Amino acid sequence: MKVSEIARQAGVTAETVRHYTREGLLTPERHPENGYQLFDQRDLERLRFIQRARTLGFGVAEIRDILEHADQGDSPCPMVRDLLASRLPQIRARIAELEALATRMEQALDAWADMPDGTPDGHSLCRLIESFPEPLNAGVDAGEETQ
Amino acid sequence: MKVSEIARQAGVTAETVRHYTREGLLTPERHPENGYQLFDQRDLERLRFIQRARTLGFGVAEIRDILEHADQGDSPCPMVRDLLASRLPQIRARIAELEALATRMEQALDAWADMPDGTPDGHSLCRLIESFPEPLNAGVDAGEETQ
DNA sequence: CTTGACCTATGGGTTACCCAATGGTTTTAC
DNA sequence: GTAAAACCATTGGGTAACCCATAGGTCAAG
Repeated sequence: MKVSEIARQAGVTAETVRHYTREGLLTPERHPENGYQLFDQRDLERLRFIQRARTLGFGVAEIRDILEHADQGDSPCPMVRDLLASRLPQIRARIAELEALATRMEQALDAWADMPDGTPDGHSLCRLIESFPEPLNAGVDAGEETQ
Repeated sequence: MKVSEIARQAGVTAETVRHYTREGLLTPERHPENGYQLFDQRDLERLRFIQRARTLGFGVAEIRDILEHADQGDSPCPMVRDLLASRLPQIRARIAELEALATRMEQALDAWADMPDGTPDGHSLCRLIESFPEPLNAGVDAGEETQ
């Protein structure tokens, strides 16, 4: 099987397959004459495994580690459990960040609904944006020190 | 004001200030003898403006456009409204993606709670991951074509 | 034997910075 | 007065997971 064939069967692009190969997740044979990458059924299973792992949020480097463990006969499962368990709260935190951002955006659009646009002058660039509070961690004035 | 002074007053790193300067968001004077960047009060206001815009989800390139409009005396406000309004659904979509990911992760951890780890063999790399469904768009077998 | 489809490798782009290295400058302290 | 500390500049590389363009070799069909 050549690169675009395995890619088609797994539903990814040939570039993605090449990428995984470059990163060491797949190790296809090489046709001795033309240098083409030759994949077999095992590579296809491996690629489908990679996809499952990607949908669970694993990164490519992590999947490489998982595969290397498995290739050495070690069970990667404990690592898999740990990675997932430690990643989950990070995802939740990222969601919370984005929720907060979306809320700020909505509040902004809401507050701007009946504000005029206004032309920039020496002090104002865009009143819409300036009407919003500064980030909390900003504005440490001379002499003050937080902590 | 030199770079680390303005950075301190705005609560960002000097690197960030240099980054914005490289990207054209800030245009400090240069000390004619030593080449140091010299910022004034206007630059500080501008930097604080940038921070507000960043917390509203604007990208650096977008903020550069906004600032350029304002610098030419045009009101950037319509652009600002449009950008925010069009970005918001993207953020919501991203949140939905991450929610789905978090749900998959939780379901996985849940389902794995009473699964043994198992050792890799010729067919299985990690049953935990393999117990999960393949992505929907994958597995287009020879002969089939979606659409 | 010539298309057109496919393959290879390399290098650059994406986002918003962070960090290291190298070397010049200023400030501070002794 | 000078040496060390602190600060400045520029350059280049790293981050995540690919995508895309380029240039050039290969293969199957007509």
